[in-house]
Amino acid sequence: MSNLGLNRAQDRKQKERLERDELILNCAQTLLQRDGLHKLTMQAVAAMTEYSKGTIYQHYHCKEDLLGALVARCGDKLVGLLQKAATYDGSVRAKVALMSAAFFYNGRMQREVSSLVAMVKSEDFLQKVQADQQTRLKNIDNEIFRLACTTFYGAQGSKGKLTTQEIMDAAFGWWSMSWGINDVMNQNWDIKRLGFSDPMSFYFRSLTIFLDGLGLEPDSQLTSWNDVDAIAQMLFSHELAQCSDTPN
Amino acid sequence: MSNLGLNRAQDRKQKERLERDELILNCAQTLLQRDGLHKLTMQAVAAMTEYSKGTIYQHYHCKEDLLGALVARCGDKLVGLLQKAATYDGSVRAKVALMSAAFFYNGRMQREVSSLVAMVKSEDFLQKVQADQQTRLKNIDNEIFRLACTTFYGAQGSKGKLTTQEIMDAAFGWWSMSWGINDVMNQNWDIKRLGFSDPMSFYFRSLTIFLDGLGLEPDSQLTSWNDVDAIAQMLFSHELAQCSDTPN
DNA sequence: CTCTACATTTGACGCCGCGTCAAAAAATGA
DNA sequence: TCATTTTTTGACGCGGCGTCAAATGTAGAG
Repeated sequence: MSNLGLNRAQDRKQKERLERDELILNCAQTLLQRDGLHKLTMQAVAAMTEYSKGTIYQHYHCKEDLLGALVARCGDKLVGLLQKAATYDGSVRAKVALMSAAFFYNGRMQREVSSLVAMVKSEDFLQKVQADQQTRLKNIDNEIFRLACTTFYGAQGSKGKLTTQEIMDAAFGWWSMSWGINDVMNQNWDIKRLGFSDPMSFYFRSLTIFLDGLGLEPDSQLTSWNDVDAIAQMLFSHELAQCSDTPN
Repeated sequence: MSNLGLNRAQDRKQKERLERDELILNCAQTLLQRDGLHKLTMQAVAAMTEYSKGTIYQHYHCKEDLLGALVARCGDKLVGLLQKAATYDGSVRAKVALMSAAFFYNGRMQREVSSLVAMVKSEDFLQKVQADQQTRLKNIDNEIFRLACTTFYGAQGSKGKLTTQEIMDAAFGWWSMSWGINDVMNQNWDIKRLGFSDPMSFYFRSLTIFLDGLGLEPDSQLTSWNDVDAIAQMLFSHELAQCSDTPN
């Protein structure tokens, strides 16, 4: 009885702790996106959460740890979107296009966090974050690559089903391509001056070129980015709604 | 006469200033690569150059400015390699493969600097660097894209020469792909666990898939990464020699 | 060679942000 | 109600960034 009460109390504490983890991350992300990295101080996060600095440090051992958690959460969200896309009921081309859209939308919803990924993954930075965060970050890559392989598995190329080698090549190529496009699109690359009035279409067409190279059968339903975008906005409507960020 | 002497003195000063610009960047890069970003302090840079902090600040107005210059220089080096690759006397496939190799080698030679690119390009960061550095950084993107377009211009696709639209799509796709591969390969992505014992080959094959998609005629001389690598090491031997970094 | 005027370099200092920890406050339980 | 344990707090120490008055160096004129 008293034991049960103890457990219940501990459960509640546990839950409160997890909720506060989230609260801190939310505040940090808001500050990051609103004022930029250099204004993101532990003090500011503490003020916004209405806790004191000491309490923040009970959750994240240092600033790097906090940023690592932010990036990890962003990665988890990406994986969530990718999973939705990968299980979409349609052609391989459709799935892959939607997965690319997942990259794009995730990067767009969390521009500032995305731009920290490379920094967080540097060896120097990584050794300051908690060990469990490190494995979390690594699992994200694993999961993305696994999803890509799964998606290409069983796909019909020009000479029958893709071989294991081809599947991995395709997954690797798609992965790096999506990542790069993410950078090019969402970071401060000066793409507008380069004549990309409609960069998403470039996005779609380069992907098409790649999938053509694999010999994937065409999908007559999806002939432009608009087609993909329409589906993506339906599929990701829940996640997109959560983000009040105004696109420019 | 005295006017001439004055000019000569000023020229000398100018030259010394530029030399010191370089010295500072070299020291900063050495510290960055050896000890990581968090150990890269202005004081440490000053100590290494054997000047005082104040003098460093005469060259770079703040730490961001210094890092911006580092990234810009890294970008310039990349453009240099890309230009060499773009003027290589061979098929379009060969040129493109070598240009991709340029990305790869540049990233590899300057891993730590490369991992700062996204951060430096963030709006928040960018507004702290000198205006002329900003335009320098933007011109790098312009130049890379221009080189890519030039390389694809006149290439023979499956249905005759590539159209202007196809050229730009190809350039965009290649660009984002190379950038992404650069990230995937050179940053701390956990690729080794994913079964890429030989990641460069994946690199080459995904590029091949993309170029196949464009319908480019094959190059019988270049059938594996080894072929590309051999040429790249010749072509970039000068730049590669300058970098004493031991590959792992 | 000396003196003056101008240019350059220096490093002590102020400020701010990170991370700590002893003390205060709150929760628990008897 | 009070003792014990847990949690929160924010003042403080430290170190890095960037400044600026003073020191040092340089160049030309007399």
